[in-house]
Amino acid sequence: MNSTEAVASSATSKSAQTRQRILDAAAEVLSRKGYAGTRLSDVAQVAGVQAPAIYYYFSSRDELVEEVMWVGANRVRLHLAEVLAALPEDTSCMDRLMVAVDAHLRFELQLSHYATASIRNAGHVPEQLRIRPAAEEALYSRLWRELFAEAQQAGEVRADLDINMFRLLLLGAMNWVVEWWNPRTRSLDELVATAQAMVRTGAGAV
Amino acid sequence: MNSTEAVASSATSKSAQTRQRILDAAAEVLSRKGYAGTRLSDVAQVAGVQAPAIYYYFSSRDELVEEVMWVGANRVRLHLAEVLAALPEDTSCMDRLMVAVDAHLRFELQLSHYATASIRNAGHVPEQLRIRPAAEEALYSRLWRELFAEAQQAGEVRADLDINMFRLLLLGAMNWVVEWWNPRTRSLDELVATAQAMVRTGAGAV
DNA sequence: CTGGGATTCTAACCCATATTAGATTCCACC
DNA sequence: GGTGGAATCTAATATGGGTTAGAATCCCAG
Repeated sequence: MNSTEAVASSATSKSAQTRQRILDAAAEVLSRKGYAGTRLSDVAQVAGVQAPAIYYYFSSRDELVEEVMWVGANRVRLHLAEVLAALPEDTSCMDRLMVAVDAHLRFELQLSHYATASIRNAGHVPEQLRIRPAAEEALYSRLWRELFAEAQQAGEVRADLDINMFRLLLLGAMNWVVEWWNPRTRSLDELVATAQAMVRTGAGAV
Repeated sequence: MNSTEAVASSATSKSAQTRQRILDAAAEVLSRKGYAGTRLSDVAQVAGVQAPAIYYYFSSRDELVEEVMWVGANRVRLHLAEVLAALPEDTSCMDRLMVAVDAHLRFELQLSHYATASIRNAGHVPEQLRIRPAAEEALYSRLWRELFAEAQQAGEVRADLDINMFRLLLLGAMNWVVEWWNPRTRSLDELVATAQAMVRTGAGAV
């Protein structure tokens, strides 16, 4: 095995898998219990290791938390970018917004504890842990700003609407869902449809 | 001074004032730093006492936090109820909703650190601290449910809209504002107007 | 004044949890 | 099958911050 192969295979080596298990466990616990309620012992238990083993992969609890937050913000952004890129060229601006709402909600509620952890704890972790995740969130915001700006320029969003504030309110509505969502009692399709209605007939030109 | 007077004046006695200062300080720090970031020493400093003095009025940090959360939820509810009760009898359902949006946002952003503390930390404090505040929040939710239900019955909200989900999304949008609001760079009037637009032309019948 | 409860302080304590030390096990390769 | 580094464990340590003890101070009633 040469060094190139070593690097390539390292992604699935036992070591890398353990690191991944720990990171996944941290994301799950953080999304469920929040920053204040997350013990390293909880994370270790979910990951199936003893707490000190975490220090073989992360230099501190905060570094672990920071990485979860960054991965969460990063994945949400990449997911949305991917979904938007896959749309036909002639998709209308409003339809793009609808797809974005759909993608954001389904990703945060179904696909990623990282996203949930990132959203719930963004405002609750120490300042220094927010720097790298905040950069990702800024890029994510830019995607949404562009969607709204283009929709407004195309006349598909009312010209007199403050799209910056509307965007912040909409993302807030969708982010807050993690605080009350219960997959057993609510339909995700219904949620997506309602959120889309909030935008379409809320921001759409008559 | 008889005992009745003693009780009456106790509300403004030095002792009661100190207790109030501590509670106010806790609300302020909690709203700014969140549950995880709130040290008793921070609260004490803001209140102008030493940390152990807090224990003369509250039996533990968690009891102090719980009281802040309850007061926050309680005040928001009473404020909205009051504002709604003051409206003319013939106010339309949609106008009542607009007033409610206005009241919620202005109260949480201008009038009450308690409200902000309550909103930001509801999902981040230990389970046992949520019981009493949750009861208040349930009553608050009921106010909003009634507003939406009446508006839908009156035909001022589209019949096919899932008003429960819409309400949760709307309250989420407004609650999340505390995560990004900066009074120096944004206009509160503009915010209120945008949130109202989100409801009116979003949920309103055409 | 002054005595005594109310209030607040200083100094200590404790305890949960993050972190480190050092021993041990695992495992790929010779 | 031995050997050396990687990975993980057990046991101990460190420390921030909530909490308690007991002394000091305040302040009003008599």
